[in-house]
Amino acid sequence: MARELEKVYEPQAVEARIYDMWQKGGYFHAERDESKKPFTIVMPPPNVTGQLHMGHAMDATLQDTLIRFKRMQGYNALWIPGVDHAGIATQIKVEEELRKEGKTRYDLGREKFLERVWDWKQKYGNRIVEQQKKLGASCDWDRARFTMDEGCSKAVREVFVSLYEKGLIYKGSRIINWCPHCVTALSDAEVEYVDKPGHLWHIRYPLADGTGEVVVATTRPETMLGDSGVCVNPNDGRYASIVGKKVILPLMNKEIPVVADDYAEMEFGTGCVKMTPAHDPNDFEVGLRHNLEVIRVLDDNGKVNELGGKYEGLDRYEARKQIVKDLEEGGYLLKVEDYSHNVGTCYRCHNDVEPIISAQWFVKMKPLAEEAIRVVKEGETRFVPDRFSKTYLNWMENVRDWCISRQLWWGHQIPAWTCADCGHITVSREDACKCEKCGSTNIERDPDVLDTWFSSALWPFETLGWPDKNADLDYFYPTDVLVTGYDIIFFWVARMIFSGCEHTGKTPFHTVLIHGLVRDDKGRKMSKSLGNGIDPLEMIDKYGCDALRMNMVTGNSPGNDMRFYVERCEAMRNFANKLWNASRYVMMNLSQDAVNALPPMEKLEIADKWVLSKLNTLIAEVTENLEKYELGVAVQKVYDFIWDTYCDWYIELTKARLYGEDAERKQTAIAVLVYVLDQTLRLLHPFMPFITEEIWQSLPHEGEALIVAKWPEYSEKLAFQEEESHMESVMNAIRSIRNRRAEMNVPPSKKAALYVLTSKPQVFAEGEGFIQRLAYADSVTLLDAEPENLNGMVTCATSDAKLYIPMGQLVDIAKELERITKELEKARKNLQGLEGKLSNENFISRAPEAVVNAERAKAQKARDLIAGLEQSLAAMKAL
RNA sequence: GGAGGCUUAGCUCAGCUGGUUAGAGCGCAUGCUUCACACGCAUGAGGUCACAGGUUCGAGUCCCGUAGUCUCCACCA
Repeated sequence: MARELEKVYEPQAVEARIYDMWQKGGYFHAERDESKKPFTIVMPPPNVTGQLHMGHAMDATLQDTLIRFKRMQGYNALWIPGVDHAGIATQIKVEEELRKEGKTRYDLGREKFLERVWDWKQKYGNRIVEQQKKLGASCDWDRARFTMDEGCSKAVREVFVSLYEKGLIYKGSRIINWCPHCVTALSDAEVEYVDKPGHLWHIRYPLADGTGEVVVATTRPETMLGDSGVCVNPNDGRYASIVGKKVILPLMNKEIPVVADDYAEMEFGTGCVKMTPAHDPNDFEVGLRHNLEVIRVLDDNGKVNELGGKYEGLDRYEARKQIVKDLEEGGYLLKVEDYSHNVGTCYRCHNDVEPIISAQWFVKMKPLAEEAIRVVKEGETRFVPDRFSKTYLNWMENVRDWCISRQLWWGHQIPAWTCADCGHITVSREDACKCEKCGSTNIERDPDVLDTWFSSALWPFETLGWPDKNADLDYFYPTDVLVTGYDIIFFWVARMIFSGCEHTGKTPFHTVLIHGLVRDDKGRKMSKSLGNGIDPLEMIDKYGCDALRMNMVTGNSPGNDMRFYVERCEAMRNFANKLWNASRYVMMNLSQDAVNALPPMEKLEIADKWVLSKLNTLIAEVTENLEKYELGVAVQKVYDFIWDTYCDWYIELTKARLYGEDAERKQTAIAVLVYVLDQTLRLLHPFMPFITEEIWQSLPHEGEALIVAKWPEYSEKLAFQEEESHMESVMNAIRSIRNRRAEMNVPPSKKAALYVLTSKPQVFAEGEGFIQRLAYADSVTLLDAEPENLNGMVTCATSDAKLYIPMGQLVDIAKELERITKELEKARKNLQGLEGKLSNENFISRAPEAVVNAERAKAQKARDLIAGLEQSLAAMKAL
């Protein structure tokens, strides 16, 4: 081989070139092909505003690993990428930019503002895509989509209208979660509850007839401005006499009724609750039952409105202060308690969310949930790990109507037009120009846009051309696996499932592979505010993409969080380097005309058969692990095979042949080295795509690229059980000798003779060269019997051999005796356990035969070992 | 209030359908200018698998309980 390879692998030099090669080769692109089975993944679209973080790196690594595996297996693998318009997040970014110019979105007006956002998207929308490429993502970029592109917009419109027509979308006034900072409604899923210390204010509400008072408690005193009643439990004797009477609302000086409703719990506080139907969901319900007035006292920005009397214009928190002060001065404040409670906050800006009555659009969830529950219950869609199906079902079974309208400008505008003349709402697939009821042209489009997740929910089928009937959709849909973090099961996965069921009649994927969060080294969430985030791109620069990817999958199991350790990137970089050098070694020994093919069976030697057999097992196991989404287990096995089996043993075992005289034996060894390396590169490729491709390209190979090379398959012909066990016998002897020498501090340069007494002389005869080379023996002699003189002799025993090394002065007989005695004890204890098991009738009769036989074999080995040790001990003692 | 996870070597974690001498990475100790690699090689120390029961011939693995810890959902004014 012509190429001189660097001693140290430099990923930076390789990755861009290889990625480019893949793209030029068109390997990421999938076209319909009825002769192949499709395997489809849709990528969770990152936000246009996004900057690649560890979560993306995790997500992308898992998906890319699966898609590469399937591609090599011969599937028509399609990974559809795309970007999400991310309503609130993007709008906020652009508004921030405007603020620097001293402007607000209102200064520009809707149209100009949207132009501005599109410009922004044009400018930054590609950044995250470029970053994903650095991760080695083998997505079909030709099919990249944007949630606001023409096709997606059409899909969204179709879904909205058809749900409306089915009566599954409606507009209504309800208590919704309102973010005064983002100035929009939010869905229940978008509210994060945080435990915050607060107070419980106890307030006196005097009876209007002057006969007394009731005391109510609240955590939000400012809402009292909108109180329209007081509620007590109908069974509460304390208050029976005042039900139906009126109380005077302090500060507002108005009379409000006392009503009886089960909602009030007798045991809590005074048993008396103030009712603010416009600002509390429970109060709203009670209000409906008792016909209480709904008085909304906060405006969209969280300020007290004109119904709040003298507090008008105050921000909700200033109003709270002022009201508490006034209550105190007026003698209405009975007491203040410290009280910790859960406060809803906006998942985008983290400001407190205000429950507010507001006219919004909703999706009626109950009918849609039914099928979404069925497909998971019946296993048509399976969560990995399974426990997340419980999370999902629990949510779906208790789901409430989904508030989908947002008071933003950036997003899919709701296709509904309200008639100014008759009030009718026209909902239409085409832009309406007149009222469908009265024909008036005096209609106005609803200014609101849809929740971003409304369009994400359609992702698996809108990206394949839905709602248009087309062959791609038929072929690639339903998709196969969805990979995402557990944090967006409700936001996204649940909604995709019911949307898929409803609009395509099929659940959108058969498997949902859930991963955890990437945390920092102390187990904290990575966040901007903590400043503890680690930039994946920085890791790639420093250690290479392959190392980062390995970090994401090794030692990690589905659904569990992981801590990110830079040290592990380093370890994986070292692994890449190890592989690099092993390959370099193989290539240095290649002749010009080398081909990648297994030599004829009869030329294979024991070490070759051993490694091929090990490889064979590896192939079977890794394939199975990957099929079962056990990526962490799979990669660990490949790692161990490469480092331990291939590098530490097989390469060493072949050195004698490579540096020896026999050209034919040398060629066989090289051929096997190349073959095994090639197969191993294939197994590793889904995890470490760059270095494997780079090496593979330098090896003799058939086909254009490793990325599209065939996935290895188990072969009965390459299962050499006997050779495997023979090789292990020799290896055990080598390990044992090394151990003894290390204990005695004998340097490798000091060679020694070796005498072997074994029940398998032919095995050790065959392994003589290995023992010489790897156990520092300058000669190996097979014995028929125990040596006569053990003076100056070190012994070690394995289950099928006793090894004697003359070490002369270095040997301390007393110490040797002690060591052998100890080993003997250990072996006897081991045997005792085994014999106990084997003498157990129940074990023999009930355990599977294979298990029993394995135990018998173990016991036999233990007996052999003990016999050997006993002999040695006796001989030593005789000295 | 409901649901779920985690508890395995000094640290961070694997361990699939019960049968291994319980593993890896990092760390630690000792030795090594061994002709691919010190981002390395060899050897080693270190674990009553949280605790207490049960099922089983056999439990780190399955079941019940306890403790600690984390998360999600719901929510009490």
